[in-house]
Amino acid sequence: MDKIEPVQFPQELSVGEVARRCGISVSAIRFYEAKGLIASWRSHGNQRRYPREVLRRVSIVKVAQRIGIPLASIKAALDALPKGRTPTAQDWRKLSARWQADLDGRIGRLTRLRDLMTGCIGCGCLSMKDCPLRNPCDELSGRGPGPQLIEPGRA
Amino acid sequence: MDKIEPVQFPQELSVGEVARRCGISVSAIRFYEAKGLIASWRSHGNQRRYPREVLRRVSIVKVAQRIGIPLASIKAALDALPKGRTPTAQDWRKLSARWQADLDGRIGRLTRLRDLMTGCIGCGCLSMKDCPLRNPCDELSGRGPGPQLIEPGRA
DNA sequence: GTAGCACCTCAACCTTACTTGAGGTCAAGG
DNA sequence: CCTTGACCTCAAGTAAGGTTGAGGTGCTAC
Repeated sequence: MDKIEPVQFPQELSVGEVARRCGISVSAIRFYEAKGLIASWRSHGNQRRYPREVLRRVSIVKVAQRIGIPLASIKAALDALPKGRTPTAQDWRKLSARWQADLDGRIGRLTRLRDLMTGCIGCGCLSMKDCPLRNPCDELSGRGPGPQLIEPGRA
Repeated sequence: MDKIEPVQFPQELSVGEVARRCGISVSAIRFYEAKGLIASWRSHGNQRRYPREVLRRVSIVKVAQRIGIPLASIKAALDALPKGRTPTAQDWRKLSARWQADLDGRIGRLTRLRDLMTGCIGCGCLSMKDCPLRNPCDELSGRGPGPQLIEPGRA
């Protein structure tokens, strides 16, 4: 088991390898594990060992995050899979369909907002009673306290 | 509760009035003031008094927030106005045009993501080397411990 | 003259998604 | 033997955008 240690496809990965191959930090990996998004067993020396499937799992997490799904919801979705298994291509189709609806919602809300703004550039009003921009009844307004999802947006 | 307001248009507003009329909490108003987004003077009894223009200003803040602009950037944009004045309709046109670009960018990113997902539902892959979803290079995420080149095999 | 309300300050707390640091273990290499 | 590097744990810190609470003031009303 020493000489034949497969360079290309090790069966189990250390936390550092997962981090490098997923492009995220070691602390983030440990954080995900603490949150129950991924799981590992331990090596003889008490080090984390991950199955190769963790790479797919982390990928799914990252994609969902880009969509704007909070980690807790991602965990819930993953947990809802049969036997808590690592998603197969099939599962991924279901998950992605579900999250795509979320994404569509977000895009829709932002698009409506853009349209409102386009209409409002002409009027420049923000008038109390006239301006639809002012009236957040359009929905969207925050879900409770705490930070809203902030994308890499700067100005 | 139905205290008879001094005529229709009080020239100055208390913090509670601003909160009620903007549909946000008193603590949020104070928070915005602490952050320098709005300003007030004090009444004889040390209570905050706001000019009527604060309503427009808060509206602008809320719209910008819906777009996804962080408060610090909103403050910067407002501060950049001549004399730090409360935005006129003219100013608002400029601000909104600027923020609309942000909004467009955000919508564009999400839309690209959606398209990628649509393509990926068919493939169900998330495959290491094939899947564009996995490679966040699409996004301008060069920040932090960003994504690194993923190579199958030894890196 | 005291209740009640709106207001005041300041500090601490909340959530999300992590990062950072202190202090310790383990295996390999010179 | 000693260092180096990767790993470990647990606590605390960070950022944004506020909220909550304690303790106190001021005005109006009954």
